Order: sequence, then structure tokens, then C-alpha cells
Amino acid sequence: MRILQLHVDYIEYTPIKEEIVDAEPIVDKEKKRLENIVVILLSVEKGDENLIIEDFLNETKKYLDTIKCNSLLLYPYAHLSANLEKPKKAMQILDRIEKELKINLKDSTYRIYRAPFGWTKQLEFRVKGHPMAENSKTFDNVSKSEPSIGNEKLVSLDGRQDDHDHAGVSQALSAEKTLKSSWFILEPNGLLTRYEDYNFRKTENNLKNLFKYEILKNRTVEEQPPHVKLMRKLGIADYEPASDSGNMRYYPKGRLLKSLLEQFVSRKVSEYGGLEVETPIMYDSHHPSMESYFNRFPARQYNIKSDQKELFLRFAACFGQFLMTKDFQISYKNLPLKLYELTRYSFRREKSGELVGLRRLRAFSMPDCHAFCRDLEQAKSEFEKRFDLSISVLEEIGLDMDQDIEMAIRFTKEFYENNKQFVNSLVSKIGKPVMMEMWSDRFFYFTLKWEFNFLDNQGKASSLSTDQIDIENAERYDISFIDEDGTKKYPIILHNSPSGAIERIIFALLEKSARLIKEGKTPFLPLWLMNTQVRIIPIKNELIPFCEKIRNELKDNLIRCDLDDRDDSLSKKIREAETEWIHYIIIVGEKEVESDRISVRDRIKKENYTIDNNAFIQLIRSQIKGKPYLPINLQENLSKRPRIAS
RNA sequence: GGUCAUGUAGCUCAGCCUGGCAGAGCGAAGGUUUUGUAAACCUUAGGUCGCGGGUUCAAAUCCCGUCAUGACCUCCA
Repeated sequence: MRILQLHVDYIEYTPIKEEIVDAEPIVDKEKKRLENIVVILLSVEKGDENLIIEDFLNETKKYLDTIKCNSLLLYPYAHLSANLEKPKKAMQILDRIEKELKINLKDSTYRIYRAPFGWTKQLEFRVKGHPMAENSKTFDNVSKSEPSIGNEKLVSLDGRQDDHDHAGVSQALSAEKTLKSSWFILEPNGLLTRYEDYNFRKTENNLKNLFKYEILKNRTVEEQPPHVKLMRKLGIADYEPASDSGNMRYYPKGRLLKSLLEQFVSRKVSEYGGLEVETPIMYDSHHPSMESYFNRFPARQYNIKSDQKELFLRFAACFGQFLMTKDFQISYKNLPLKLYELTRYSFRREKSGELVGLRRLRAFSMPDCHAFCRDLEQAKSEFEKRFDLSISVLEEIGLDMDQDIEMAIRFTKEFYENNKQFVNSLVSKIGKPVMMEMWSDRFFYFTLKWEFNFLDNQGKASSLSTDQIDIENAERYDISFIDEDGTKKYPIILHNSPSGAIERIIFALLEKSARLIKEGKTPFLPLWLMNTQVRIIPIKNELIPFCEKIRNELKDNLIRCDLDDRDDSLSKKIREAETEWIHYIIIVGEKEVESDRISVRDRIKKENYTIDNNAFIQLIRSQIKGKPYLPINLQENLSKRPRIAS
């Protein structure tokens, strides 16, 4: 038997649903709140017989006496052990423990509670700060107990790993290493509040969820995330069983969606001044620069052996760009120097259980822009430009900074104290409170980083855009420039992904749509990302030639348009177009042949109207203005298309 | 790796508890129909019920093993 004893100020738990077949039947699914109570999280293990139960009972009584607390909650908690008893038997043992405790402690004022067994439960509690408030113990036939005591809030670096953090170079994966973190809310006016002392407003639910996700590790999930269903239904992407998990297949619609996003982000970075380069996707594991890396960051990369050479697949664009930059001759006059690559792909061998749909992959496309700066002053000014760039990229893609995104900013205490004004100026651009994490020491290669997090339908946070101030890698890679005084210096490197992984953007757009569905609203993807922007449906087959004329006219105006020439009823064709989320449907009958006007069914406005041909073209052009264009990536006649979406 | 769940037609799933002819809808193919704003009608094809073993007169169904997938794993006993 393994247990965690916790003395808490309060505990709240809510049974969500039965997790196993043998879950105990319960009537009351209300949230329970208990205050000033000892909570014992326990796992019943195979071979827990009388002696062990005796030990546990004695220990529990002793503990309650020691800390002078007279209420107790028994909380079945499977995750303490890898050697669990079968559910039925475990429940019997729990029942017995509960009864024995009640009998033993009956004469006093003790109160004994027990949380339901076999249920998925939402759990929240606050542990008291005294030295005896947290103990873990093991009861078995060999070692009687092995208590470990601690009440310091430690944050494991592994636990807070920022997946797809574009510069994944950084994240130490060693679980032993911990560093002290403090959590705050930083408001646009610079006001700083400790997380514990902050009262979240109703509109700040997403921010609250972000904290929950990061600190309380509240990640209760009941089902597959909704975007997985949508990505298949819409024929965008799917799992590929023949590959490694986390390596997806993208159907024509998905490929077009990705191409457009890739082109869009690349163009925005180019306008900002990033120079696009291309670097290899695999590297020699024994190259000196790589080795120093791996020593510090036990990696999760794909390894390949080719002849006698050991190679790994890149997990970020950093190596390629750094190795390239190292060979440049750089003067201070050339700085800031900005290099950009959109990797297709970056690879990370995430643990199999961590992979989810398009949210977390093993192969993903990551825009990655590094700026090499002369000094901190230049870095800060460049940093602000990239901050603005990232905001505009997300907004133009169709995400709402106010509703969809929560910002987190993290830095060392030292950096903050020297650059308060700079930090505050970033936050004030967001115009709402952000999550702030402050580290006592610098463990990472950067002194400051921020991310924009998308909060999905399950309250899970995924980072999209991010930027970092890196003061370590220039030296490691021997990237230098000659300063005004003729001396060799190492630049500061900024690591920015203005959008985050392209696949994750698709994930965010789909989750946003799923939210609309949940709210009873019409889900949609931005018009400029739709493979079919306009669907033409003839009322009769004889009108197909006329429809083709309209289609060609739209096509000449760079509008993606297709024609439903199948032998189906009009209603059915409309229905299918609706289920494909097509924004505009044009119905063509005799009336339309005779006039210059076309009949439009507008899915977003939810209305039908007739409109002049040119006005319609302008209506669409105005909505996709400034966005990249690619021709439709499926047969223009639906009768020629195989069925792809399921 | 652990816990739990799932695996039946191209897709979504029912059947399993309580053993007795392999099912439905969608999709596909052929035909009829030529449609005015969210599913026309008829017909046909389509299966190693993940795989292996066991129990039984009889197994998709019960038991054991195994493989694959999914969710979770300092979130859900």
C-alpha cells in the first residue's frame, strides 16, 4: 500500500464519471468541499493483507494525533503504485479501512470521509505550510515505512515542458532537476499580484485555466479533443497507422490549408526582415556542438543509424541556423541579423501517451526566426517588433487575442529587476492580465521568454507564438561579430516563432470552431483558408455548361470554386456543401441564366440573396485581400472526386 | 513502461451482459428521377467479427494469451 498524507486547508473534489467497470455506484455527484482536514491519497497494492492494513491504521491514528486534526478523508488514488490490486478487492480493503477507522475513533469527535472509488474526479486542494503537512509512505512486508517530508513548492522542469516550444533545444528533460518558481499575475498597468492573492474576474476564465493547467496540473479530460473528429470529418488530416504515431497524413484540403498558412507566415516574416534559409533535417550526433547540447539536455529525438554514422532528426531549426551563422563574417553594422526557416519537419519523439491529434505531434512544421543582436538594448527593441509581428500573425490568421489567447511571460528575477519597464511595456500591449512566472535562478539558456497560449475546449493550454532572449548559445556555437572597437563579441540571439507550429494553428482554428458548435453557433474556417470558397450547384444537369462559365469567371479572379455536377437532389447537394462548411453556395437555375445576377446562399450570414456577378466577386476579394492564393486542390467537378472525408 | 478502454463492411456503430443463420445507417456500384435552398426512390456488391488458443453440440458473444489503437499516468484510485 502506498499513501500520501496531506494536511490541507481545504479540498474540493467532484466525481465526473465512472472510470472503470467496477466503479462503486454513487448517487451524489455534487462537488464536495472539506476544510482543515487530513487527506490520505492511497493506492491498494497486490498483497496488501491484514498486517499491512494494521500498519496503515496505526500510522493513520498516530498522524492524526501528532498534528491534532480530527477529520480525515480517504481518497483512492491509483497513481502512487504500478502494482495495483484488482479493483473489486481494492474496494473491499478500502471499505474495511473505513469501517475500522470509524470503529476505532468512534468515541471521540473524529469524522471520517471517503471519496468514491473508480471515478474520474476533479480535484483541487491547498496543502498547509507546516513541515508535517506532506508525507509519503509505503506499507509492505519488506520495508515498514519510508517517509519523505517536504512542504516547499518545487516545480519540475519536466512537468512544465513547453511542447513545441520552438527552440526545444532548451527544455531540460531530466526530472530530478527542479528550480524555484514564483507565480504572479501581471496587469497591463504593471501591477503585480501573487497568484494566491488574485481574484479572477468572470471574463478571465481562460487565464485562470492557464494557471490551473500550469500549476495545479488540472488536466481533467473526459474525451478525445473535438478537433480530432473535425480534422477527419473535414478531410484535413488523419492518423497514419503505417508511420510512427504523431506523424500525420494530410489530405488535399489539409495540404492546401497548410500551404496557405505556411506562405502567409513566411511572407509576414519576410516583411519584418527575416531572410529565409533552408537547413538539413538531420545532423551528426557526435558533432561537437551537438554533443555539448545532449549532455545538458537528454533528448527526445529520433535517432538514425546510416552506415557507421549516428544521426538525429532536428527538433528545431536552431542548429541549422546557428551552424550557418557561425560561418558568416558579421560586423556590428549588419546587426540585427534575422534568419528564418519554416521547418518541414521538426521531429520530436514525444512520449506516445503525450500525442494528441494535431495538438502535439512528433513531426510538425515550425516557423523559426532568429535575430542576432548587438547588445541587450538592440535585442529589446527588436523583441518588441517581433512581439507586434506575432500578434498580427495570429490575428490575421483568425484568432482573437482577447478571447482565444492568454499570454504567459517568464523570466529570471534578476532580469525583471533590471528591466521592469520593458516587461511592463510588453504586457501593456496585450491589454489584459497575463500569467507571470519568475525564476530565482537562470537554468535555461534564456533570461526571458513569453508565449501566447491557446486554451482549448478542455481547458488545456497549448503555446502558439513565442520569443526568447538567449544569452548562451552564441558562445556555444561560436557565433560572433566584430564590434565598433574591433573586438570580437557574441551577439544576443532572439528565438521567435510568430505563429507556433502550423499544425497547431489548424488545431486552434478547429477547436475554436468546436467551441462555436458547443455554443450552438455556426462553425467556420476563415474564407482564405477554405479549399472551396464558392460551390456552384445547378438545378438541372443541362445548366452545367452555364455553371462552368461562372466558375471560370470566379477562377479568373483567383477565387477557389467548384461545381457539384453529381446526379443528386438539390437539397442533398446543399446539405453536403453545408457540412463541408463552404461559405458561399451559388444556386443556378433558369432564372439566373436569364439575368446577370446570381443566387447566393451565405452560410455565415445565414441568408439567401441575389447579387450582381461583379459585386459578388468584389465581396469575396475584399475578404481574402492580402492573403496568399493557391488554386483549388481537388477536382473542380465533384463527380470526379473520390470520397475522402469520413 | 503502468492503469483503463476500444478493436465487427470503406466510414459511424448495433449485436457481447444472458452463446444459437453476421446486422443497420451512411458511403460505393447499377438503374429510375432533373430536382429552387440541409438527406428522392429501387436494386446490388461489400465481412478472416484484430490475431492465437481454450471451454462448448455450438463462440463475434464466455475464459486465457497476444497484437494494435486511444485516453490518462507529480490530471482522472
